[in-house]
Amino acid sequence: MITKDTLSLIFAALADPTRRNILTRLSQRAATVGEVAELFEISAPAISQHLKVLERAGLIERTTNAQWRTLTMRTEPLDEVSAWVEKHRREWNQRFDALEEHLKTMITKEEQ
Amino acid sequence: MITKDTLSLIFAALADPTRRNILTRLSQRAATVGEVAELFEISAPAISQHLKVLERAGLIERTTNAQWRTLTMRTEPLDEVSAWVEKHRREWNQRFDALEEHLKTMITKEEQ
DNA sequence: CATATATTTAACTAAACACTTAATTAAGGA
DNA sequence: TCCTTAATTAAGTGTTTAGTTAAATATATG
Repeated sequence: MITKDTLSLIFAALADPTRRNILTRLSQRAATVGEVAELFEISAPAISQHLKVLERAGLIERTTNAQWRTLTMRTEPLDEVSAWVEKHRREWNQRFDALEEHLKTMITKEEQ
Repeated sequence: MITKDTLSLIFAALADPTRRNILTRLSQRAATVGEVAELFEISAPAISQHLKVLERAGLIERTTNAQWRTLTMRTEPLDEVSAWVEKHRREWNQRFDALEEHLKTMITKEEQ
């Protein structure tokens, strides 16, 4: 299997509404697989596969307690998303800064 | 075709490294399809398809000038991503706030 | 030990995705 | 008008994804 880069794994994990809903539930408090599964109409194996995707992206952690798995949300991947988004938003906005700078220079020249 | 929700379209668009690279290029300044395509080894139709995905997610805008298409980045979808991410990070962190509050209450009670 | 509960693994399917090459559309210039 | 350039559409292919049901694993409990 071709290994994907972290950011692609994170964005892909977040691209599915069911997985985003799982995270929304887990952002309130940690829960077991069963507690999370109750919220959805899909089968248990389907949930299990979604959890695997979230885990691979680092968005959740699974710990074993008897026959239960406790799911805990992790925020580091969200930090990576924020960093990427903010970097690009910033780059794009510098365009305006450059234009503004240019206009200022022109005005200064006109004044001379 | 089943219409996907906006956030899913945005995250899915960002899940591909080629598309993220296209946005990185466009975050510097607007460019034509050809200028963007130069950066990649894949075929022109492949680029065209990636652009369609980015456009559907609202991440770029295409305007026609003669036989050229000028691609301009749009930041609104990035705002939506930030909003989702921050909301969930905040929810998760309130957990600590609640714990902190609980500990404070306990200390106060002990003091009494 | 037998059974019930919680969850995962295996095997399969349909749809979506990321490419490709070939054909098409549209505009500009000799 | 013919040719070139820029880009898209069409059609096809292999891979990935999101779901399914059935079987397996692991633990607690009567």
